[in-house]
Amino acid sequence: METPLHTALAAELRGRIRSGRLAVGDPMPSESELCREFGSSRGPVRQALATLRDEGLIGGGQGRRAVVLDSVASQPFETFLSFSRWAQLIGRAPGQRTQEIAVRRPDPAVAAALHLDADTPAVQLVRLRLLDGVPAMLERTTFVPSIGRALLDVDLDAGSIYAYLIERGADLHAARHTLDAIAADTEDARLLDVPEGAPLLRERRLTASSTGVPLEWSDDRYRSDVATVTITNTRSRAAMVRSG
Amino acid sequence: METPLHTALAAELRGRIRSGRLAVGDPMPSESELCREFGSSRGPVRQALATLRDEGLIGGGQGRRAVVLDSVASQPFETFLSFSRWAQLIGRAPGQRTQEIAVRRPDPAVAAALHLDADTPAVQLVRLRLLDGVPAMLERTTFVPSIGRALLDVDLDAGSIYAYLIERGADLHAARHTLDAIAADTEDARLLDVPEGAPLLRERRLTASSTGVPLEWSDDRYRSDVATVTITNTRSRAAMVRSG
DNA sequence: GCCTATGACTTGTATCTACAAGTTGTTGAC
DNA sequence: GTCAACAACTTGTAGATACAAGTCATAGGC
Repeated sequence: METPLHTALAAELRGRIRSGRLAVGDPMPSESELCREFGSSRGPVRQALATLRDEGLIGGGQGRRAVVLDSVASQPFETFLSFSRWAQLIGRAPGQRTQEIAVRRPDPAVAAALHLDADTPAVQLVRLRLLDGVPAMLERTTFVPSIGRALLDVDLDAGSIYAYLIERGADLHAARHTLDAIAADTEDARLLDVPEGAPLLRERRLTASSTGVPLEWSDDRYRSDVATVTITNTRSRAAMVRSG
Repeated sequence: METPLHTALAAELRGRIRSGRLAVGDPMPSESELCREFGSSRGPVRQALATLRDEGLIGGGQGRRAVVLDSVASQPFETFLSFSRWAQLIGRAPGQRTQEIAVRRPDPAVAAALHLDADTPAVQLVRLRLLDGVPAMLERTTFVPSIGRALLDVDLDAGSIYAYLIERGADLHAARHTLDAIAADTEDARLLDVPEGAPLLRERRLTASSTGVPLEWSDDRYRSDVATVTITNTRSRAAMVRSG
């Protein structure tokens, strides 16, 4: 089986929503209609709908047809992983200057976080990210080899790495972010254009696949006069976005 | 049907993981074992496992048993509202020294956040929070009158304010946290026992009822060598906990 | 007119079966 | 000893059926 049926169905329905053939607020076709249309049993149809529900594209409840939801609601995860996407969201122009890309043995702590042997080389990337031309964040990322290899042939200043990786089928599914405050060291200060010792918001991030395999470790340092992190949560749900 | 079988199974397995009966790295029982144990068919078992996978508690892949992942994730809502509850969670002894409790007109920005008139008095509380006797966080909280009144008669150094408020029926339902980094001012430095200008992690929090009415505004400043904030998120869910 | 009851339709849950696809340990040839 | 093939597992996918539970429009009673 090349691509599973439920995956194909989800892709088809996702396309109808994104293309606008199914507009926001429209009810989805009923499960039995979809079964007839695709000549499938109910299982794959329900699995596809569950996927879309998980992505936040549709809602609904028992006895009621699923409806197409406002698709920006499904953005939080992406906006937290992708600086470019986030900048678009808050209406600022993203920019980036790659300082360095290298293949080398990572720091032992990073190697441990990524479940790599101490002497396995990994792809390390240092980028300065800009908002409207102003230095906003300094990003030091380490990718596991399987992901990192794809980055060596790309123009890193062209667009979103995250979008590129997803396009190539990378399964970036879960992330753990640890936030604290540190003083800018000499290199931070020079690149971010702040005095040495200025307080920076540090985000250390470990991103993993849906099977729990670590894929990426990053140490991102924000000029806190330019960027903050906001988390909204209720008793049942939580979401976070960066803000300018 | 009272509670669906797959929901009950997910709860049971979640409990085994949280309690440590299934430790991090352990393989889950196979689907057929779970079927036998619970006298269920494979459907509900797979549905429960999918739920846990979605929550980031387990990983795995085809042909391979699911394994318990490293997850300090998704603790209850209270843990990031209540300093005391959080300290308990990470096995540290919480402490507190109330610096000031006052009824006064709040700062215009705070009044606006709480939807109060500029001349409505609110209850303001400044507390230094300790972990194992070490200053960890400085908390400047403003409560709306309806909540704040209850605090004037209480021994604030005795226990958790939140436990007390919840017990009295306060409907603390949703919160928005904004995180950034600032330099310690003179008062911060004195109370937290750090040099003036030291980087602090600042959390500004607005807590609201389930109907969206603002109840509390707080400016909490953490010594980042003592406390950090961790957010775990998957495509569908996110949770935030403090960590030591 | 207003309300309730009913029935048709929807999604949710659960069972059983069957096979595909991936992993792992073991056996056997070399 | 090493390696390949196999067998015995595992999970992933897909089909069929049945019933429970929720929604909604409509017919009928008041």
